[in-house]
Amino acid sequence: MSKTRIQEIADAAWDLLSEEGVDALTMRAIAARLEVSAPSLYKHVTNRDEIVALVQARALIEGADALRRAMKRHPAAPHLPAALAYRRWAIRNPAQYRITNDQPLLRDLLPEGLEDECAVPVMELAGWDPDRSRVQWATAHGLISLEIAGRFPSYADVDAAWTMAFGPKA
Amino acid sequence: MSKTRIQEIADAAWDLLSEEGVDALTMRAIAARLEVSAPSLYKHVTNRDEIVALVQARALIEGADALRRAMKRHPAAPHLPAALAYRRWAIRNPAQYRITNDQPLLRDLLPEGLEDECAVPVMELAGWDPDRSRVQWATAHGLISLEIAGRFPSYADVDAAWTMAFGPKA
DNA sequence: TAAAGTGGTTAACGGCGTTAACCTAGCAGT
DNA sequence: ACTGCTAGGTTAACGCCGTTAACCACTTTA
Repeated sequence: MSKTRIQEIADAAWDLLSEEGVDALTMRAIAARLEVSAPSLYKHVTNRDEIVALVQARALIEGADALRRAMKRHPAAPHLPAALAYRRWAIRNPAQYRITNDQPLLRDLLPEGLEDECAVPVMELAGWDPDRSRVQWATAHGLISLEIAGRFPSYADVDAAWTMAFGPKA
Repeated sequence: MSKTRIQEIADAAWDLLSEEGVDALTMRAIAARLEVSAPSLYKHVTNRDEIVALVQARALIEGADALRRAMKRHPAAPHLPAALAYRRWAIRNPAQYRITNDQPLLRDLLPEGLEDECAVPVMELAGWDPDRSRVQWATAHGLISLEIAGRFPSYADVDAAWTMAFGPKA
């Protein structure tokens, strides 16, 4: 079974974000990547937001997967490895991270239940304490967001900050 | 001494962000607010980024001021009041917060030393421990960013999360 | 075999940041 | 008092953006 056209669009958008960043995600650029004219994208998608939502969905899934894999690999003390795995995924996909987490999610266009599903590993890590899970999520998101935005000075020991936030004695 | 034109531009941009959000900050809209045509802005400013930088500078200053005032008001236990004051400022100025903190700072266009200056209160709160200050900053930023982006469910007790993160026993 | 649907095309619209070219009022210097 | 510069406006236009309209060819279906 070959890739559906909408999947090709989603992949082109994803690759464009990887290679050229947030501002390069234009309808015309996506279309060019598929060697097609921009208006023809609208035969498969109602508007640009729908493409952004496809990216957001994939980013949510990949982030949650990174968390789950790290938790499985380090069942005894999962906090720091999971946090660092999440960070690593985000730093490797900064444009996707920003498009997913630095602006409102396009909830209406996301698969039903996906958002909750992806929150599960975070809640599990926080011992199912909702306040704790929100604080830990926010800390990780804040560290990533500031790192991606270049807000830490070059001499900053960002690893040390992560260890302080999620390490054994935290 | 009356307001310089560049100050009027900065104020118009600020008000536009307050009233209509991030996407409304266009050269044409700023110009319209001053009852002037868009190209004439370029007599005072080299490009749009320079206006964004003026907004970022003011946002950095106002955020740091909010912190400092709260610290002065609660010298004994400043952490939670300072954090909540910062949150309150951000939630009241979400567009300015996002333009300043969810994308790279336009450092070249910012007043020399401003960024460091505005980091001082955070470092002071963290007892001048750089790692600790980064974690606390990130936690506050993460909570605010997620709240502004609407990522917490409506039933979430965000105050409780702030108390857990910055409260007495934290 | 005709009709309908699928997935392309080009042209165009209005909005964006920005540039070029032009104009006018006020001020400075001789 | 005239000249010329400058400060700060103007309109027209360019190339990019998302998006729509109109059209067309091929394939599937009735």
